[in-house]
Amino acid sequence: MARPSNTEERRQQIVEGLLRVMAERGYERASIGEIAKAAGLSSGLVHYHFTDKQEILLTLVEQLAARARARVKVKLERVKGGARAQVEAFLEAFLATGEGADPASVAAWVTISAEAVRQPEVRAAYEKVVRADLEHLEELVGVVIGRRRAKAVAAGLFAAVQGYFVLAAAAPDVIPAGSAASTVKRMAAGLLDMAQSSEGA
Amino acid sequence: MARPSNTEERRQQIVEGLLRVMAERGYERASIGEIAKAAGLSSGLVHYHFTDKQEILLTLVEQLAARARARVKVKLERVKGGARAQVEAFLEAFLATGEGADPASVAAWVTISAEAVRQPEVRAAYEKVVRADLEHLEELVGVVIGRRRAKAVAAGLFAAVQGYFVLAAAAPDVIPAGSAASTVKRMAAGLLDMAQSSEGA
Amino acid sequence: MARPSNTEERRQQIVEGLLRVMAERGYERASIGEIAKAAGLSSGLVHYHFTDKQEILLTLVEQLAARARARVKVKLERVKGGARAQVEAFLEAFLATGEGADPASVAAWVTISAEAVRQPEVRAAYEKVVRADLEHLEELVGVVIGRRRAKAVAAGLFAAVQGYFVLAAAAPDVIPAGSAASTVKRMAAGLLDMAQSSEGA
Amino acid sequence: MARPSNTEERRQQIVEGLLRVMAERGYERASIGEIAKAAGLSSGLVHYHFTDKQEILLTLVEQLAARARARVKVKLERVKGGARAQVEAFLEAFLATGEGADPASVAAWVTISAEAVRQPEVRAAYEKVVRADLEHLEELVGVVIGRRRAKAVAAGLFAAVQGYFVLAAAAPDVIPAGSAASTVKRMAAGLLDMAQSSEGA
DNA sequence: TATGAATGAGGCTTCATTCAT
DNA sequence: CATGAATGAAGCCTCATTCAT
Repeated sequence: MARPSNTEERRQQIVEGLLRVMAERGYERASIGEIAKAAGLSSGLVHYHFTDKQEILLTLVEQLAARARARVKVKLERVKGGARAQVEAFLEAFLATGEGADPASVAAWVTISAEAVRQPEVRAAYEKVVRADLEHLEELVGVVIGRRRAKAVAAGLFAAVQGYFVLAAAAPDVIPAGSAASTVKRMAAGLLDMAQSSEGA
Repeated sequence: MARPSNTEERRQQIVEGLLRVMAERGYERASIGEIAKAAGLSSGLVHYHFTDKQEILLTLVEQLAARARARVKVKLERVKGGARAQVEAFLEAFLATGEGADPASVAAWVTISAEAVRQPEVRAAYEKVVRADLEHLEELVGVVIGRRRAKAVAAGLFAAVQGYFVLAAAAPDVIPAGSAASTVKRMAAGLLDMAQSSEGA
Repeated sequence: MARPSNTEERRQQIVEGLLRVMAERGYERASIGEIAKAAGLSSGLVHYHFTDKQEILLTLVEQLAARARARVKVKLERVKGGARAQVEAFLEAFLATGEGADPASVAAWVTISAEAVRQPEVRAAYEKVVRADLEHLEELVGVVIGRRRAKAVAAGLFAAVQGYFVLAAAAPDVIPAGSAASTVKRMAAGLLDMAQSSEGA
Repeated sequence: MARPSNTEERRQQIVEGLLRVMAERGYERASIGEIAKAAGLSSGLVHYHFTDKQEILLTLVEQLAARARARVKVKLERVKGGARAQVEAFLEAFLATGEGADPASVAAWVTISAEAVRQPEVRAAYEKVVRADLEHLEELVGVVIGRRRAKAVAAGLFAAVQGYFVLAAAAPDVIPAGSAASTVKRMAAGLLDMAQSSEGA
């Protein structure tokens, strides 16, 4: 009898709307009205499906993280080769094809990082995602060079990835096109070699 | 006959006010009122010394860049050692002492990156600073491994630095404390070694 | 399901509000707050229905012009008599009944003229209205004295009308009450006679 | 010993500044700062020589009136011919050379009319000027057609002049260039003829 | 579920005016 | 007389949020 719920579909539309608007206006200037328009909905409906703007942002954080995890999963499944190849696959999942996912998502992610600096809830969500990704990378690195040294190496590689995101979004003209993935992989190779050769120390 | 101009002093106060407020509120939420309060001035006076809010931000970008350049200069002057040591000194200038300069400046810089994503004027200023820093690093790297390979290597190291800034500001608990400078220096060593050993190729 | 749109009604209220406030404060000093109050609405709602203050003014220009056109139409329909009587009817439509429409509208129109001096959009709207009215009058005058001479005569009569508006609004005590319509009609008679008697020239 | 007062000179500069700024920004938007800049002075000095903005405006009204009176005087002194020629000379003094004085003054005068609609002090000054001019014209007209009929005729001709001012400032493209003076003189001729021919009535 | 009108707070900016020098 | 820094009050506009329908 009752109309079938389309809540999930609507929420999805709205989150996509935020992604699109945020990519070109930032979070603060992404008004509910704009988000609604981008989603093809009325502004009132946005508040029907989300309590407030921040909740949309938090949902977006989750979705971007989920998409990244999915890309990583696919890449890892396809890997032929040992532990080092897996580390490379992980990094590629973030940086391959241009400089990672689509430009809008990268821009949104950079914006989210900046919001995480001050909004506690955003920070918590951001931190959770970063922690998970980092632990995953750490695990892969750990197989090559051992747990002890993995933490710093993983953090360094992850930082490089995040840094490329920022530069790709904010100053795309100053970084050599298409060099991100290969350079980070080279960084990984160097760090892993170094750690292995000093293994006995 | 006239009151001596204190414009520069006032502008400085205001820029500092923005830095402080922005570090804990972000740019959009750093209202002129808050900035004025942080600077100990009236809000009207802010607009007497700056055309608009963005002009304060652009001035801050310049100042942060100038401070960074100064730190680099000092570090480079103190370097004993060859070209590799200079690359390390450059990286240290950005990352040493905690995770580079003071936390407020790092947070502000991350915020600026995010603003650069959409505000053309901010992007121009940001890009100019990044380009200059990057070219400097490239030059130092070039001495070790030659111009041709220097571009990608410098970009990678610079990205790592920027990434550490983001993580330090937005998710400080997930990166191993104090590992940034040493890890990036290790990255540099690896990349430089690799480039040198393949020199004949 | 949705609330029925009352936008047009609201816009009308707001335009009336501007008319009333502008008549006693002028345009610049007619704040959105005052306009809203005069319209019995909240100030936020004013900006919900109009992009900005100027759009309200432009809408008012249209409305005042439409009302004038309507008065002219009625007068012309009632005219018994030839072409000269039509010219007189046109002039009466603007000046009869006191010094034209209601005092508030006259005051508003004078204010609009002054705004037209500097605001390009207002000038465009004002010019369009004046041009249309003037062409209409020119046509009527043309029937009596021919196209060639009609332009200057129509402009002169129209200027007289506008001048009476200004004096009625800004210095009502210095012009003889109720003389406007009859004097302008006399001017018309004189100009038309003169043009006709020199016809062969 | 004391520095010779340059108050009058300064006041003059300031009034000219207002004239210039008002011509292109209107009265409300003619800020003290802009006026000062146009006058080549500091904004503080403006308030040293005038209590407030309105006082500058009132002074400007006086000056514009004085200049008009001077032009009228010159024209009348040069007149060869009778009373009718004097009426024409008066009208020419206002409208000759383009559409009266310089465009900036005309624009300023139109602005002043609009301000006179609501600011009592401005209205008083405006009215005083208009009354004086009108009485002068009335006197000249009276010589031709007698006191009784002069009032309305003078008012009509004066209204035409004011109307041409408005149109010249706000919609210059819609009135035939250079036709103002001759048309108004024709209006005068017509009105005077009519009044004389009905003299016995 | 859905719409879009409505509210009211808050932000940026302008500006007349004052005042220390 | 003169400067220009300083203040504080408005004003326009944006926007998250609420709510009647």
